[in-house]
Amino acid sequence: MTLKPALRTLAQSYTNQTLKQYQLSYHSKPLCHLHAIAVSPKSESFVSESRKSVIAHHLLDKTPQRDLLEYNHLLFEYFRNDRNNEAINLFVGLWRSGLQANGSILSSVLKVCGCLSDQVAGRQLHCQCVKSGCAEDVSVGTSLVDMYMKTEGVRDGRKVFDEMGDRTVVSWTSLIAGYARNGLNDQALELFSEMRLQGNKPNPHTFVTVLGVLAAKGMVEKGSQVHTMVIKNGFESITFVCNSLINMYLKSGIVKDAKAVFDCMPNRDAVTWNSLIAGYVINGLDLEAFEMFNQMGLAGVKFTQPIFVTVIKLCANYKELVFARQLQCCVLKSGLAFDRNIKTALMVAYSKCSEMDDAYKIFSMMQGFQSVVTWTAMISGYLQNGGTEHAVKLFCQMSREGIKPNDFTYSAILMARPSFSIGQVHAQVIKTNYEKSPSVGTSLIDAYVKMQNVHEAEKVFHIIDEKDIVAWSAMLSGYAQIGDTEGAVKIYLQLAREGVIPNEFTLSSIINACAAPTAAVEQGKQFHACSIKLRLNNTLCLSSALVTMYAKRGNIDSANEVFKRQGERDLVSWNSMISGYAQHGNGKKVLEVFEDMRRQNLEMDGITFIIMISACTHAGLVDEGKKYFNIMVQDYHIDPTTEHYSCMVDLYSRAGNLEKAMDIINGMPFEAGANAWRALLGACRIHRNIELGKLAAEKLIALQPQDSAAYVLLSNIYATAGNWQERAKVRKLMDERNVKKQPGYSWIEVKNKTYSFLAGDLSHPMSDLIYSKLEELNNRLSDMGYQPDTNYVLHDVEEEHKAAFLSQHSERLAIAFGLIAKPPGSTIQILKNLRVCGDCHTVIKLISVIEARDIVVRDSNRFHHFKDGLCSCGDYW
DNA sequence: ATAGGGTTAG
Repeated sequence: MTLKPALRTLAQSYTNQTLKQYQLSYHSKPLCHLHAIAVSPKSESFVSESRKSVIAHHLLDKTPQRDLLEYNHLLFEYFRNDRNNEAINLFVGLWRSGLQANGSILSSVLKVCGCLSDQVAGRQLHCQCVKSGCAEDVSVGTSLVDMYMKTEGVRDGRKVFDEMGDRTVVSWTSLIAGYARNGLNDQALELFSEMRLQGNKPNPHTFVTVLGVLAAKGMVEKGSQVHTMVIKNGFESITFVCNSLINMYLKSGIVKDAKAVFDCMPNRDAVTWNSLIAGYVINGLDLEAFEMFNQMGLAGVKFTQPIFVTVIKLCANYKELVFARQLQCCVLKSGLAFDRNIKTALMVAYSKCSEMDDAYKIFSMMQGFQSVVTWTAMISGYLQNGGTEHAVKLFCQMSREGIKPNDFTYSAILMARPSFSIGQVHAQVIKTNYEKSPSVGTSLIDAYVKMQNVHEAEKVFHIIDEKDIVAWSAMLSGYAQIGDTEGAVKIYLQLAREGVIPNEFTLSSIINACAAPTAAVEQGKQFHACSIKLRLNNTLCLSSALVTMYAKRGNIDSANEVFKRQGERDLVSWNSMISGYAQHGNGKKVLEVFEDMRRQNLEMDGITFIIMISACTHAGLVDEGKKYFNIMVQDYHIDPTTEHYSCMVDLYSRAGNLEKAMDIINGMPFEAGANAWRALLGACRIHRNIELGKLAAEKLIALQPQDSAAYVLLSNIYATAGNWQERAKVRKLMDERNVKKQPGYSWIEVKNKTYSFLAGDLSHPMSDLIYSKLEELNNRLSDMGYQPDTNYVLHDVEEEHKAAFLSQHSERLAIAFGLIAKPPGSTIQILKNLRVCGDCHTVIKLISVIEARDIVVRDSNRFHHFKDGLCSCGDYW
């Protein structure tokens, strides 16, 4: 029964008064129309739902005796329009009236029970069917199968099916569909074969069901076979069959075939377009999806709810604010303005575009109809836009209104640190039984890692029930962040053993872990190989991670190889490459890459300029550094942050222009942070400015009382000036505050084994040889006229001893060992956790001449390539 | 319809 526009007028003008008139002539046409209104789908909202139910009740209660046919008709209409509860009520009415339900009625009610997942009612009906003898009826049998399959009664459904004397295609299809909806895809496919073996011809619905199974399993080959069958059976022009074909091809990644089906269709409906658009999105063809949406509009097809949801989500991903607003207008015109899913999607889109007022407007208009989903959407919207306070307020308000947070809410709210303590949220998570949820667990892992508490993160990780790839990746990234290569590799091996397939995020984390100074170079290469095998090496995030890994592990050429091979690059790729060259002190290449970016009009960000300015700092190019700061502000309209000002302080400080550095500190629009003072302090030590050094140290110590660097630098300043009294005071302060100086370590890798050295270390089995090698070197150094620069010794001892202290710095021990253990002529690679001291820097330059060796030292800041008595850092570091 | 993991700097 379709509703004609004229009927709308009737419905709108309908009053109880008019109903009374119609009641008099029950069999007259208008009353049939009222039936139609009462059972009409909810989307046809020109009559309100409450009014429809008034009409329905009226019809039920006040109309004279009805016969089975009428009941049957009304029941079917209710069922068809998803009005299951009304259908049940009607059936109860029938039962009360003493009429004996026939097969068709029982069949309809069984279908309703299936939809309501009410097996208990279904079983009672089953008994009634048996008693009344209807169970023999094919349509009743089929409905019984359907009911059991929809109410978790797979076995019972199968039993009914097996015992059916007569079966139709519909019976077969119901069973196949039942298996499919219970995730038993293999059984569904088996049954499909069996059905055909027994000579049953599938109908269009059978094909739809089977294609759905094949789509879920991504079985394209079988899928195209079924496509052939569809054609043989002459169903290739049926719209809903084609829709399933399109869906199957797109879910299996065969975009071309899906488009071919689409192009050949004589009639397309909204589902067709939706399948294509949503399928394009699944396959990452976002722009094509936008284009098809456009064409759908041109084709004059009415947009439906799922289409809007899909396209609005696309807008969210692309921050397409203008388009999102246009879509909101379309939604209004389409009469879908009350749809909660669309509204939520719009809220998210506005949040992603940082239009929080618009998002909140939609949210507040939903008052009374909000659910945990809409609350969570709003809360995470604020969190992603830095509105932590709003988010926290909403979270509390939500609890006050009696809406319980779910796993989505908890994983979102864990970003609201430190407004919520992790401990509190963690406790709530445990109480509400969400601790096993992968998404909540992953957020907890991340939160603990960011607090440097990897131990707690590990505990959370072990509790997660079914660890998905995101959870594994989060744990890996935790180890990467603390530089624990071994821990990361262990986790990677574990996930590989469990058959989990890594994605680009997983691999970029493990590669990042291999960029740690202590990792063996070979390890990173192995994971590079893994990523090639998985064909992920060209993904954006992974190739950036590779560039960084190779650069940090000393292999700038491999880093450049990866960079050159990239088919697609983003800002991060370029930044990674520039920063690699900057760390290696290759100023020429830094400029080259930067100019490349500029010529191509590529986007640059604050990080690009931090790299550029600090590259200038290390090359002693003060004017150039200043130039880049100006380019950033004037040409690229990037607001300088505290970090940029700190870089400028560093630029002037290292060049010895301490006054200018102080000018920057005094002139910047923020309070100077720890980095600025630390830069100034370091320069004060080199340029021996005690007064300014004292000031910088005091500021730095006030900002970071537990950071040993400030104390050590200050004590170095006093030591350089020979002021041992003041120096002792600093040491005492460190003891009082329990601040520990970070010991200096150096590492060298020989034959895939890493050896570590402390200053004055005697633990190496070859110590004797190492120290005699050092002595030999020292003799040759004095022959060359080298004088130790004892300013770098921190103890109050005789000059002679000071020299001894210097010659036993950890990097020298490592180099001596390298000279002994590595074949002549090979490059010696050293890692150091602290900065190289000035004296060692001089000595290593000389050693590179004496021993005719290339020596590469990676200290806490950068690379030093020593060759022929020179260093790549140009003595700025 | 809502959520969690990754790559760049000092």
